[in-house]
Amino acid sequence: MRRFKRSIIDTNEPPPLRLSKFLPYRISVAAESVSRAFAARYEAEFGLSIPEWRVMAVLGEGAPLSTQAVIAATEMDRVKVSRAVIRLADKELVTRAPHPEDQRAQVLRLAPQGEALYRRIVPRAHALQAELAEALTPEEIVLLGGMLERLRRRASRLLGEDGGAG
Amino acid sequence: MRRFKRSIIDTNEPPPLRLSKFLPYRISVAAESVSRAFAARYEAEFGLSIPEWRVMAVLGEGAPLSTQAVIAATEMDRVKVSRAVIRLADKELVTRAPHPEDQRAQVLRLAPQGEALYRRIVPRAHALQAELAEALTPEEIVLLGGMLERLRRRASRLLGEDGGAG
DNA sequence: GACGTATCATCTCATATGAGACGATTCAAG
DNA sequence: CTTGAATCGTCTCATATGAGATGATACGTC
Repeated sequence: MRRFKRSIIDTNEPPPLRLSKFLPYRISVAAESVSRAFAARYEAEFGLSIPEWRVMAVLGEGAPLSTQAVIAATEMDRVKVSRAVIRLADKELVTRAPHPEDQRAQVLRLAPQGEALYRRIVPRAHALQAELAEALTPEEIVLLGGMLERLRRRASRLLGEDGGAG
Repeated sequence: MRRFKRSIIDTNEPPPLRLSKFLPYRISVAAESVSRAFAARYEAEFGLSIPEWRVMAVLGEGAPLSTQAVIAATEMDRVKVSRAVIRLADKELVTRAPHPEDQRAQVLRLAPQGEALYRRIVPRAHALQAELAEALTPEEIVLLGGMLERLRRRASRLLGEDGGAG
């Protein structure tokens, strides 16, 4: 039997894995807590789900957007966006118009009521974010933003590498 | 009319809100990307969902645990844990025994097949985490862990403050 | 001991999610 | 123009989720 350099690797025991220290777990738990808190506020104060709020947010930035642009800007899939837009249209917060250059597509924009609600939400959203951000220093916030973006890209690459083409 | 230092605040327009810069949004998007990537791997390579993997992970740390201990250790709700345990028991990866001091409760531990699978998963999980962590420096990883924990606590407080008692 | 309340894991049910199907429309190639 | 593949937003359907109900058990008070 060949002899290798003695090391912990030689034993049958795997190196320990503490779930509580595991990065994907920690990100998921933190994100879920934050989403829960914000979802509860948006629902209680404005009657909006998070997907609905995201659509409002990107349309509130000013320019009318195609559904595809909203999908890209909110990082949500087309079904989620479709359903959020349907609900927002039912509430008369968003209008859907035919796209002038493509009859399959739509142009979305905030309806007057939507603009009014948007103006009410924005300061509240800023305040809530500020409350959350009290957990961090301003430098940490900047650093966190960069890290999250890098993690997102790396994770997308990881996903794409294996069974990507289902 | 009193005159304030001229600033954008004086106008009727709310301060702009860019969704893409919004902290809760960025955390959510990053976490979703990471979860998706890891869920795909666990499913493809081991046939486990993330809730199932989490239960395996905490039981694999060694000691048998009550269901309540698993709920606490995995930060999942009791329904999610219950279902994950049922599936793991069906696959004969986990055993359920009556709790010696409380007939309502159970003691969970890895079955022999579960231990074998656990030993296969651990190095893979470490490798996947390492691949993800390549997006960050070692110092950033430590800092990120602390920030996520502080955000989680702050978010829990935010949630508890309003409609907490539903 | 008997009773009422609390907690255990599970079940029920209403909602959320997303992969794939779908009809409508666009575009590329002849 | 005609044809066929691609893309639009929505619908369908199977699965995931979690609040509340449920039956079993435990505990505190009498």
